[in-house]
Amino acid sequence: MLSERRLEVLRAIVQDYVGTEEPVGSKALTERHNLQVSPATVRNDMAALEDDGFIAQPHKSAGRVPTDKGYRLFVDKLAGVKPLSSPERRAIQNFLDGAVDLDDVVGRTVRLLAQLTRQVAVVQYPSLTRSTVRHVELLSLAPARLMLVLITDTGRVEQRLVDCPAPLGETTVADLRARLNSCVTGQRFAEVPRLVQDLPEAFDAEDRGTISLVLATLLETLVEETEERLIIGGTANLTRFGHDFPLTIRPVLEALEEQVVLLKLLGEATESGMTVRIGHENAHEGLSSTSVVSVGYGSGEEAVAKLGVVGPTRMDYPGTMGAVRAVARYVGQILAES
Amino acid sequence: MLSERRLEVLRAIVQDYVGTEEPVGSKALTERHNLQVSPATVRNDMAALEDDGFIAQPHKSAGRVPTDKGYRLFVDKLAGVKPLSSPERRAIQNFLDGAVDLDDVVGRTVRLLAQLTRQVAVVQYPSLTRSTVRHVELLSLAPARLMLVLITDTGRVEQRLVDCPAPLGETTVADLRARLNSCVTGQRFAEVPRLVQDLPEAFDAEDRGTISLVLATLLETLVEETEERLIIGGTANLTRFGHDFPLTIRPVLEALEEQVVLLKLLGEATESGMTVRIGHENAHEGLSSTSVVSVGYGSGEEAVAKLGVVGPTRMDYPGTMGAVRAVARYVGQILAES
DNA sequence: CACTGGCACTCGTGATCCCTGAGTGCCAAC
DNA sequence: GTTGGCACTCAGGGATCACGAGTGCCAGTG
Repeated sequence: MLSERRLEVLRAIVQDYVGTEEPVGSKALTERHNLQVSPATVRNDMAALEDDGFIAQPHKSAGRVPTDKGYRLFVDKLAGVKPLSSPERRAIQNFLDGAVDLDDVVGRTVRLLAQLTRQVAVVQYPSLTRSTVRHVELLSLAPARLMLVLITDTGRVEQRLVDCPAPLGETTVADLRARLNSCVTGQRFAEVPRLVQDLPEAFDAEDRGTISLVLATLLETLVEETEERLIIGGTANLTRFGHDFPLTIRPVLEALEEQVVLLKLLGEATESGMTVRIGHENAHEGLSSTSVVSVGYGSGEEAVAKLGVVGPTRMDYPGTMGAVRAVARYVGQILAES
Repeated sequence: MLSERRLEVLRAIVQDYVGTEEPVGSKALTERHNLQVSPATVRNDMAALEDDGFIAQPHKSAGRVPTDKGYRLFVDKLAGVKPLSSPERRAIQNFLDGAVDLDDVVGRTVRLLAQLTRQVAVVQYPSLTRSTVRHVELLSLAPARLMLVLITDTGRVEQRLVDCPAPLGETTVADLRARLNSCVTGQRFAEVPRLVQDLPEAFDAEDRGTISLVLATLLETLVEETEERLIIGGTANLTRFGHDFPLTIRPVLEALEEQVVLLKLLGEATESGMTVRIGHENAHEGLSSTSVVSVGYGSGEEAVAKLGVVGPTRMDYPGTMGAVRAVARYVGQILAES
């Protein structure tokens, strides 16, 4: 078991390294943090921490650097989440309040997050999985051509054209529209398949084929739109990485272009609360020297999507976590209001 | 006036430099291209080219490098557009044919372009300015609440909610829908304001206020959607730039994040034909060491939007131009079909 | 007059060497 | 368990040097 002071030493190492970007030695530690012991003692502690794999030295005869495992311990046990200052909070709110529609909210969020953390920000569009149906509209564009419009509680609108095998009468369309709305409005997407299952039976046999097609299209829309979109921003912040650019930055940029990778990254985050994935904990190897801080956000109780930032493992975890959490909260508020 | 051979020398310098990324000297030139003259002669030509500002030497006692002005001359007078090989063409077509909707077309295009040119690709969504109206739909969600749906010939769908000051009867809505469609279907967006101007007069005085509101919303939608969106891809290719990373790459990444800058960049491109902006010809200073190759694309005769790539001034212009042109053509075809 | 070969000069690049200093590990003493 | 002392290790930063690609100029040739 690690003694109290050793943990303190680890914390000091992480803080210094994050600040200076340079390996930190025993002497500097005792000076900058007022540990009440001599450098020699700290050296002993460091040797122990190194044995346990929390820190490492890049070269023999250099200072120590935290390992992924060290950061892990730091995040789990040693660091809290640093709340934002109230001017910062106000700035966030003002900035987000200016948004005019969903696209704008997401766009502003990603810029805000990138600016606040000075890292790469990733924001997932509110997913439809947990959303509810606000309204379904059905209308005839031509005798055998229907348009299906789906409006969600997050303000998203999706539409599909349906080419019918046989034309439906206006009254049938109106009837279907009414029945559809009465059974799915306000319901979760996940519930919809079950709810509409028996609908065709209420209609004449001749229309059932067409109606089934309409319903199939609706379900398809729900599924397709569950494929989540996301946007990223602040890639210019990657240039603040290290000095050994090309090799560090390239795989990260490549990973960021793969939406699939990013979605998986955010998807791995636990349901509630903030998730921090450090270095090699990220499945994707291009991101093995980066950390991902992510959290769910949503308009109500439950998260409808995730957002987060990607940065070097050597990042200011408390500050980053604070910013991510705060932004997620405000976005949730905005979504709830609109 | 530059003699024939001097132009030939400039062409050789550009080609070699693009290939090797290293300043090119007189001896290497005579060897690799079979100019039928001695190095000394080439040196004289180079001195002349340098006097005229087409090439420069990074340091005294180093080879020559083309200047922006040199690339300009190369592009204008010395280089053609290199057509793609037919396997490449087939690959493009196959890849784009797989697209399922507009978002997918644009997404695939940007990936394709990035991969083909190994540079950063920028694709603008088809703008509505030159688009035509395919259909307008109007429907009552609630007594005093209408939904307006606009479908464009590029496959984009936009919708707006309209909260009416006074409810409209169903027949009035149907009538308005019919009149609207008969006067705007197939028309250019730009024409719409003029065409709908007199519509309210056909209705009862009591409904005119509401109808004007509906029309105003329609016009607003047209205007708003004229604000063009775009997406970029292939930023990882920036890492192939130079060896002096941070300073080169950072301003470019920053510029790429500013949609406004990019839109202006593409917007500057001339109406028809391909535009190449080299180095300092780009207004934005972050892009002063990059070149932008852009071209319009569209479903019909006229361009509805632009696409292009951003890369180092030291790029393979003929190849890049060929790829950009080819992709634009195929995207145009796809849009026309759908 | 255009081209060529020769030649002296420039200067960036990379290799080698050395020194300095921060940092370590170990040990004996408190 | 903590501390001071000490020998050892190396990465990084100059300084020096030789190399060689490349240039400009000039005198000679067709």
